[in-house]
Amino acid sequence: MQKKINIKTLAAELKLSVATISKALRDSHEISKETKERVLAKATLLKYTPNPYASSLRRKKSNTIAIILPEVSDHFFSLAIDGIQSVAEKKGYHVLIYLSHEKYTIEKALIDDCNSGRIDGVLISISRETDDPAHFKKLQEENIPIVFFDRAFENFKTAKVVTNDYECGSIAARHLIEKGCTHPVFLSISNCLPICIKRAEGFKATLQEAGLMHENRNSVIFCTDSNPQDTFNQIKDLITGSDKPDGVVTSVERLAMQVYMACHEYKIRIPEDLKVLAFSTLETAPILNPPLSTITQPAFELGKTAAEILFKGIEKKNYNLTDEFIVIPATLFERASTGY
Amino acid sequence: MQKKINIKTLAAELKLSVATISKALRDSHEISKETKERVLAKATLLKYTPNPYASSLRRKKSNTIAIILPEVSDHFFSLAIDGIQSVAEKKGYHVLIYLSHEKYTIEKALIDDCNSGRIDGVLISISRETDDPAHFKKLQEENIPIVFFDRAFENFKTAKVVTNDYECGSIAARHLIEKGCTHPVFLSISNCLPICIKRAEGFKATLQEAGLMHENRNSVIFCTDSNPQDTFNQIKDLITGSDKPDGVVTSVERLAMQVYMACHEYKIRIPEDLKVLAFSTLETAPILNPPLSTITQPAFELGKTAAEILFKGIEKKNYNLTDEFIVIPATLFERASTGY
DNA sequence: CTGAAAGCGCTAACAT
DNA sequence: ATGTTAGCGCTTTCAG
Repeated sequence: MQKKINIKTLAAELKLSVATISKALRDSHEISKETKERVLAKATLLKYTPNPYASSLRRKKSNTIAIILPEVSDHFFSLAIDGIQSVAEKKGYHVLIYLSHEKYTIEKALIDDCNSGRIDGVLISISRETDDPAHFKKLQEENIPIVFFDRAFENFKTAKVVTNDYECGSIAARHLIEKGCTHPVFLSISNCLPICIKRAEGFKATLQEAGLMHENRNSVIFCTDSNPQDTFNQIKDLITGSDKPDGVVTSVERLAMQVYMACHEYKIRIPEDLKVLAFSTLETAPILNPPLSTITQPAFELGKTAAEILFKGIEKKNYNLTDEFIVIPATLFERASTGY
Repeated sequence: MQKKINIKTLAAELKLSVATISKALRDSHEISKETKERVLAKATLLKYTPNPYASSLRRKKSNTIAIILPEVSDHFFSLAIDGIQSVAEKKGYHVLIYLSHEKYTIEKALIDDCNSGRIDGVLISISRETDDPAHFKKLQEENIPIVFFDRAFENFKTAKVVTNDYECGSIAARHLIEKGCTHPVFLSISNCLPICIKRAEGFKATLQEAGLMHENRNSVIFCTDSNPQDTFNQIKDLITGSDKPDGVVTSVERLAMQVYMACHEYKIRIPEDLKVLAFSTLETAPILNPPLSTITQPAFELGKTAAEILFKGIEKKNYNLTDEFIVIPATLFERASTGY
């Protein structure tokens, strides 16, 4: 390996001091135009690349942010990554990606690791198990800005970019009721995840108003198994059971696919026997059999906005992230699965 | 901000030298068991977190790898990320993610940036525009291991983890022919991307054998517009044109969706009027209207394997990545879109 | 406008 | 088994 060229080499070559080189490269006002040009020319000539870690060590700033996601295969999160990247890229920041796999313990370990100075800020959608903000607190105490997007932790003060979950739950219920459902249910993936709780609450409230809350029937079903097969069986039992619903709203994309699979397998007709509505950003929704009605979140936008706010928190010192609470509404797309 | 505690603080507290602390933390054999325990205890007590950049600077090793992807919204890439993460996580490595957006210039800039010492290795699926390996060469000259997965650059010597593309192209053609197609076409997204070229070649060769290559008809169509609407129009013109095919194979997921959309819009029946087969890892394939036949790549596996090889290259010095050329076969799933 | 020097936090020779 | 010391490459006072 040939010797890596660094500031010192540049200095020697140009007969200048390292300080001058450093300043010139950072375009400091205290360096003359000519020297700057000389330095830059030599730097490109020698293909000089600054060592980011030396710089980070000295400046206590890494130009790196972390994204922590429950998973990456839900299309929502892919789009969010895209949105985040689009702004990180513009700011010249690097993006580390971590997956919690919906596990609180993993999420906690990841967040704790963010305390090392490796990153300047964190964007996170919390796991469905997370019911304790202690790890977030620790981060904040180290002055590392943190922004929640979509899945925010309720009782923790920091910037949040979310959708109108309660309202969407209500919209979902109203839509199904309008389409003739008398016993719709909401399929939740967690009993502590705010997005699920709020959507479920909006859903229930609207059912209540419509007089469709029944004594001995649950209108919210928890699909919390981590094994997909178990969840599939649960869904199968639900839609073929004696007290089967005539409509379902799935809180996440994955559940919608499982409902479709189960319906196909057990010859349950959508929308005739069962109306299906999903919180989902699935691009294939319009070409499913039948086309799937969705409540679609602006995932890219959510990620982008969250990132923009995070950078405000990183760049302006003493900027108060607590003030930011952004709601970007989702949109209902009516398709055949709820009967047009 | 309270003073960040570091090795020096620990040393002072324990009345030991910084060297001893450092060695103890790295579990060196030259430190006694008791001191190690004392150090570890104090470290957890004071919530000491080592500064990764100081360590990286000194050791010239970042414990970080980069993934460079053309995009993140194709399900294939999400799954690949998942596979890569699963091994990075186990190895205690961090993963930086970058998107080339299918642009050669962006990819080049990203790769050049990897020369800074920020990362220990690169996993990449190349953009559809990439037809020059100069940037890869530069990386390799700096001794940064690079592993291609799925989309590899043909004439560049390094480890590659790919699928049996030529064969799959052939399988695709044979499948359509068996199902009665006499004029199937292959929809490519690039005229230089090896996966496209090989799949197209396998496709054409099999058509040739079957005597289905026609003089003045193209069996390979290039959909290289970056604007989705343009691509959509191109597809629409193709399948409604005078010389319309009776079967299509799409080289990527996105094109399959557009074909479906176009068919729905123009009342072209799948599979009666047009048989559709897609290279795709779409989870919704079985529930599309009609269920989509796919050639499905083991995306997670591909990512995982590529990462494992990369770590061999990173960990064992002088390990020759050139030797690794792994082919993981894809699988044909016959569904209704090609007529069962 | 330029330079000398200290030091970010950690590691690895090289002592002891 | 523990300690001393010299950097890794860069930035930032502070002096000139």
